[in-house]
Formats: sequence, C-alpha cells, structure tokens
Amino acid sequence: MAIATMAAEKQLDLAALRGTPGFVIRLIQLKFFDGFYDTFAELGLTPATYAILMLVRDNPGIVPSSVATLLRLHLPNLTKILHQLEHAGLVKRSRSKIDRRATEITLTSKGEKLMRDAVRLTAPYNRRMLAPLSEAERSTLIELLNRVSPF
Amino acid sequence: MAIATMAAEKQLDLAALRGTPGFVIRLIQLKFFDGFYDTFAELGLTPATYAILMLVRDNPGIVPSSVATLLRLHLPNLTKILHQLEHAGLVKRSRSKIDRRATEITLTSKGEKLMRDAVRLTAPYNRRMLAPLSEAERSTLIELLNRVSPF
DNA sequence: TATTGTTATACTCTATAACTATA
DNA sequence: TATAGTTATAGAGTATAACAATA
Repeated sequence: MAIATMAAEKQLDLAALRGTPGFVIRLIQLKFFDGFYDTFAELGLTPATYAILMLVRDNPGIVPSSVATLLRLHLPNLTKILHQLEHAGLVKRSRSKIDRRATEITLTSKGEKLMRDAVRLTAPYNRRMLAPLSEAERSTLIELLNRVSPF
Repeated sequence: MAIATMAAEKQLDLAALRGTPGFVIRLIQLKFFDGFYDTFAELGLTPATYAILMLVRDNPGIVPSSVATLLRLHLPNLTKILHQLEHAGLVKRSRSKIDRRATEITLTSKGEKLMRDAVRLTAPYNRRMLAPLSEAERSTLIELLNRVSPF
C-alpha cells in the first residue's frame, strides 16, 4: 500500500466510470485480493493456490488441463504452481493408468488439513468483503454474478 | 487464447468456488477484459488507458496523484502511461500555476475525438458482457457492485 | 520536513514456443 | 497426427527505492 491517500478526490466526477461495470468489477477484485491476503496469508495461501486446492479437494484425481481450463490458467504456469504445492507436501501427482500422459492430482492429508483451516476463514472473509450489503442483497449479488460468469 | 478447450469439465464439482464471490468476480473480470480488447483494440485503447482518458475527460486539469488514487495505479507506473498518451498526442500535461510541483492533465482535441469514438462502443460492450441478465437485473447488479466498491 | 512527479529497477503474472512421452 | 505435461523464456502489470523540484 503505497498508493496515495484519498484527499480532495471526493469532488471529482466519477459517474461515467461508476456506470462502467468492468471498471467497478476491477476495483472490487482488487479489494477482494487485498482482503484475501489479509485473511489467508498466514496459511501461506494465494488466491490461485486457494482455488487450485479447493478444486482438487472437491474433485480428487482431476488432471492439470482441467484445472487450467476452469481456473483460466495456462498449463505451463499451472505446472510451476503444482510443482511448488507438491514440494510443500500439499498435493500428490500420479500417472493415470488409463491415459499415461495424464497426471491425477489429489490432496495429501497435509493439504486436506490446510483446506479445513482455510474453509473456517472463508465465510467471515466473504461476509466482510460484502459488508455493505444485507444478507438478501449478498445472495442476489452472488446469483447474478454466477449468471454472468462464463461457467 | 491457448487455454485448453472445455471438455468433460461439466461433471466436475464447482459448487464451493461458485459460492466464493472473489473467485466468480475474477472470472468475470477476465471475461470483461477479453471483451474489452475485442471491442476497443481497434482504437488502441487498453482498460487502463480507457479509464485514464475517461477520468481526464470528465475532470480536466486532474493531477496524476488523483488519477493514481482513483484508478488504483502506482504513480511511477502511471507516469509511464501518461508519457505514452502524451507522445500519442491524446493528453497534454502542464504545470499548475498554484502548485508548481503538480501537473494538470487535459485531453487534446485528438484525445476528445478518440473518447467520443470509444463512448459509442461502450454501451453495446456493456450490454454484451451482461447479456445473460435482463435489463432490470443489469441495473440491480450495477447498483450492488457500486455499493461493494471501495469508492 | 513533506509532497509531486520522475527514473530505474525488481518482482509477479500471464503468454508463447519448443520439446517429451504417450495416444 | 493430436494431446498432456514440461521447460524455458518473453512480455505485461505491479511494486519499491531513490532522487529533484517545490511546498
């Protein structure tokens, strides 16, 4: 956080940008990222590793190409992260016996424990990020976002 | 676009991630960025330069530190972009007479023309990105997003 | 002593090309 | 011939430190 502090910016005209959803979404994403690190850095998780480990938790044996597609990562970049996660003892990679080109990813017990800890922080984090909204509005927002989302 | 194509990913369990607004917002932002380049690349605009030029258009004489704060950019990075925009003849920078450390940014007539062209593409682009929603739902979403946004 | 803007630089994220091993 | 995964590398985006000019 070295970005200049707010000052007389209040009287500026932001109407056009505030009506541009792409711009507002970018600001919100930065807010979620900042909040993510505040919450999950103590567990050593980044937004990317959180999503990867969660996807593996719910889909044991998933292959890297599926993870890459769903999380919008390029396979070479995912390979590097998976190498780190394996080195940290959080996931295990093993050759598929059906298609020996494919690698099946599963969580280790250490990975499972980490995600249990992470899940405990998740709901409060989400609530904090959406604090300006009521419970009903939060549900509405999440539903609308999922309809707009590519998946 | 070299990310693997969708295949058997449909039968995977994505419930946890879909209930995580930060994750869905990230996917949506990528969708908006892709769509932005499809729409505005012909004008030579990026999401960053679009936002900067729009902010200058609506706030002529705005100083770089305010732009940086509002757009969540760091001043050294903004400096570089402003240099490019000035070199492209889209903005003009002049020393403030009140505070001679400050630089006042304004659009050139070329910059104004560019933004008129850009504005014509904006509404259709936004509508396309939010196509899965009805008109009323679009308004609701934009209103909720603005309430969650830091500004 | 603090702030504005700049330069230089480092770091992270994302993207592409080329290779291997399997199919 | 095509696909899964890997390696190496390039590029864009973001971050920090140090400085000059001005307040």
